Amino acid sequence: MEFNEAKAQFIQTWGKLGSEWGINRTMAQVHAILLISPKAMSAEEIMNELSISRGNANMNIRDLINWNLVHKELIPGDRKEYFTAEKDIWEVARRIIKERKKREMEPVLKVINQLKTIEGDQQSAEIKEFSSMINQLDSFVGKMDKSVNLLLNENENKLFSILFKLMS
Amino acid sequence: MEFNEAKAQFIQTWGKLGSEWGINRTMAQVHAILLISPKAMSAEEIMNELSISRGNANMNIRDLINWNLVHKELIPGDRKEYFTAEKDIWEVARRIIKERKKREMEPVLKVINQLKTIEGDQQSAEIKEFSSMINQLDSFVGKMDKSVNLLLNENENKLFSILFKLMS
DNA sequence: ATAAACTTTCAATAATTACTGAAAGTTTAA
DNA sequence: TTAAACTTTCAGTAATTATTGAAAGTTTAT
Repeated sequence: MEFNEAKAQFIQTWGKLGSEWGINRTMAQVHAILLISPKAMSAEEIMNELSISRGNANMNIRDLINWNLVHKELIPGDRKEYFTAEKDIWEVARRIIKERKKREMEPVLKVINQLKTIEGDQQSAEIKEFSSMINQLDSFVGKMDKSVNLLLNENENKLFSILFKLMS
Repeated sequence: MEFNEAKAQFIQTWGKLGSEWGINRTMAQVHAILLISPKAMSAEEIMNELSISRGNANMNIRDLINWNLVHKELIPGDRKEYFTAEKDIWEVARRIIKERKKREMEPVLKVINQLKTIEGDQQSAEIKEFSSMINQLDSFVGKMDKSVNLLLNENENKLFSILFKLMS
């Protein structure tokens, strides 16, 4: 396969994967081109590469920076801003997990905790079923939370080394 | 908190979480009410509970069945179809992971494999960077794939037991 | 100060995704 | 068979989400 075709397909695939996971397709595509770019890129270059507007490029780059996947790079003597992506794929995964945990898991944990005590006839089938599900979720999300903390903790690579041993 | 308020909040939260992960909000809400329902529910009951149309209820129930999270239950002497959700939350998680792996991970693996060999000057910075990223991804996705297989394999609960030991 | 070079914002618009409801399809009972 | 009871489909519409592009904002050099 030719390089340009491969590149287009990579950007396409990364964008599709992103959108399947609730991430703006264009943001994922911007991430893709930065992941494979050997040098920092300007907003201009990104716009041209993906045929998107300046505003769109700007917002998606900002989002990627907020996700801590991309950072600004200033080239001395140049007024433009350049951008580069974190290239270590395990680090990329770690940062995405960290961000999603913060944005999504923590709010859910809070709600589940609120829902653990409800008023009413504790013998009614509805309340029994509800409480049982909430308790299961509480335990499940709590365990997930601990696993993810382990995974995210820089000093703690026990989990990884154990996983790797498991994986032949 | 009163039961009805708690229930509404649970449905709301589950729906929001779903939509953040690229799953139709209504499908997640239908799932939520089935998760906490002590008895199988008809399409009629689901429509009323969520104030959605018959068509919408039907399609989202069908999707949940395709995800293997819900199944039909026939009550003898009744022509209506009733639906129940899998109630074991670890089993729910396992089925979601299995389905997403099949739908999303496998196609990505296929593309990555295609992109491993590209034509052109292998010394150019662009091609070197591209190949390096593809190789990283290949290794990463491969390991993920193995981990997920381990997790999904009914007979193989080694991973879980090890994780649990790690999680105090 | 001024203006050139650049970035950010956001109202208007486009594109995508989800929903409705009525018609068509199917199953069951008599 | 017929028709009642139910389920499915899908064209039209609504709601949501993403994008554009021009104006406003900012920074830097002189």
